[in-house]
Amino acid sequence: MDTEKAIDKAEHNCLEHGVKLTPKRKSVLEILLESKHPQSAYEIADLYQQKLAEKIPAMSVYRMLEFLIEQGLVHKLASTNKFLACSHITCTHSHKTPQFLICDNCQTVNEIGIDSSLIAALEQSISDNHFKLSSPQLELHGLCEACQTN
Amino acid sequence: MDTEKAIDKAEHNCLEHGVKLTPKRKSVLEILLESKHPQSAYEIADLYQQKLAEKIPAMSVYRMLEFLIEQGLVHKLASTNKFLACSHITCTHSHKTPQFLICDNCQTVNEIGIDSSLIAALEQSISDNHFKLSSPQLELHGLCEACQTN
DNA sequence: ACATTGACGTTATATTGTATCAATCTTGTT
DNA sequence: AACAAGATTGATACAATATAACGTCAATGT
Ligand SMILES: [Zn+2]
Ligand SMILES: [Zn+2]
Ligand SMILES: [Zn+2]
Ligand SMILES: [Zn+2]
Repeated sequence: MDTEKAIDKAEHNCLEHGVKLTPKRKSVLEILLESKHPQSAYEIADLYQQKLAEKIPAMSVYRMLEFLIEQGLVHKLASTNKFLACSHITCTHSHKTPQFLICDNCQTVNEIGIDSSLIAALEQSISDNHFKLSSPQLELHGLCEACQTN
Repeated sequence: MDTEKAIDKAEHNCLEHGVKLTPKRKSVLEILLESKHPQSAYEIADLYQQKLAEKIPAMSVYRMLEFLIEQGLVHKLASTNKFLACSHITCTHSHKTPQFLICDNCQTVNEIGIDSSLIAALEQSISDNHFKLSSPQLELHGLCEACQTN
């Protein structure tokens, strides 16, 4: 993933939506874009301090994450309480409901687009239960290709 | 759900597996069986104290929950950090991978069995990504039937 | 009887997240 | 420039969730 390109896209996106990608927000996004794995809010605060030689309160990190999540630039993994940059920032296609394959061995996450017909079937099955889905973010745990062979 | 029946089944199940459903573990399970909503570990500790007029350390609650989860009697909702009794303790059929419909308004949870062909398709789509699923517990958030009408 | 194991208590600590109020920076308007 | 209004961030405190480390006791099997 090209960090610079993603940042450009993010800035453009924020401009369109009339919100501001401040320097600190941008730094937090950069940190996540450059991270191989999802990071906790406090880990992000540490990385921020390492990268910018400037302390940042955890509270602020949470607020910036909240902003980035609202803009669809970052996702939160509820099952691990960690955050990661959206893999599709630079894509042109509209962002579907995200599905994550989380490797429990090496922590890498693959944000995939599950077949939309499959999601539709899933939603159908759910509406058969008279339930109204808000946003079906799926977090699936297992082993990635590399970790299966070991 | 018939609590007594579920407890009987749980005891039988533990006997079969050569593990012990101690009185405290049983009480924790009872508390969850009688709860309308998922409960956090600390909430369970409070309920335990109310019900049995005896304090119990949160640490112990976590250990008992761990045991009950291992035995498939209790599930943990990763997205809310709460615990609930399995809805299928009294069922004879084998327990499939659990899928939860979580109402974000009233907190009730419906543990459904999603169509197995759908799960198979999901697993296929995932293995196409060279990923090996461990246990695809799905937690889906939205509104239950009652809360949709309000 | 003895060693081993499991269950539970106790205490401390780590991790994750929120509430509140103050300070500062932008922005638009006068 | 001066000001008001709002957004952003800092600072502090605290709540909620979870784990680590170590001790006690009872059950179990030899
Ligand atoms: Zn995404
Ligand atoms: Zn892996
Ligand atoms: Zn279940
Ligand atoms: Zn509801």
